[in-house]
Amino acid sequence: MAPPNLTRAEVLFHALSDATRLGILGMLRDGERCVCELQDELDAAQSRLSFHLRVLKDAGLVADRREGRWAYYTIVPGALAEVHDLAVRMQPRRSALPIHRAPSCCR
Amino acid sequence: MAPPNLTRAEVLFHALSDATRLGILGMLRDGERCVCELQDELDAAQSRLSFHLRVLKDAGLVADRREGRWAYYTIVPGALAEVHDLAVRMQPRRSALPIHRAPSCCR
DNA sequence: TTAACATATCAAAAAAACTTGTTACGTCAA
DNA sequence: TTGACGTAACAAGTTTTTTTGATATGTTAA
Repeated sequence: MAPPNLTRAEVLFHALSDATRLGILGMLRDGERCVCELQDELDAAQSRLSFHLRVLKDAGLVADRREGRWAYYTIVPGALAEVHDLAVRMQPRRSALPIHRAPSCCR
Repeated sequence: MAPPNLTRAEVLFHALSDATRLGILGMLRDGERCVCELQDELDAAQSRLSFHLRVLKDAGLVADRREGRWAYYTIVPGALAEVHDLAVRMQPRRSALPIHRAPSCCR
């Protein structure tokens, strides 16, 4: 199939662009949680949660750990650091013209 | 109308989750650009660009300035600072348990 | 064993986002 | 004035994401 070829930035920002996923990350700030806890607190169907956890995991924002029949999820701090860096690198360059450039722009 | 009720984080991250929009922001890092320049360089139909510029503008990530029949767009540095801050605030709390919590979690 | 359970996965339906082509609007040059 | 131009907005069609309701898999308690 044709190349989806998504950039890291696209993947990360997309993973962060959904309320359920932000809710999950919010809970994980306090440490590890198993899926059922997230389910209870976020009031989301199991299947839905599983889907969003996968998006987060595929983006590298969370990691999971299996213990018996439970799955525990945690935040991957490095991924958030990446997001942080992306935001910094998107800032205008120091050399950027502050305003107005002659409208020689078009033709 | 019914409440879209999106959080700031959702809006910002969604605006950043698309290749065309990241391309636009990439160009704007060097300073103001008019739509036609973006169009040429990003090789996107005018209508498409207009759509993405609106998403960025609605998210507060860019601002526009009208001059005659041209529209110039610039990055709003403050919005990227917000993104930056969001990433920082999503990091696990210092008090977060590093690993393992008894599976008292479910019933 | 067997049955209940936690979670993942899949398929179908629903919703949202994006693209494309078209039209509308303001501006400017002739 | 008028006509070409730059841009925004809209509508229809397409693609992508998300939700929902199964079903599948591995695990543990009985």
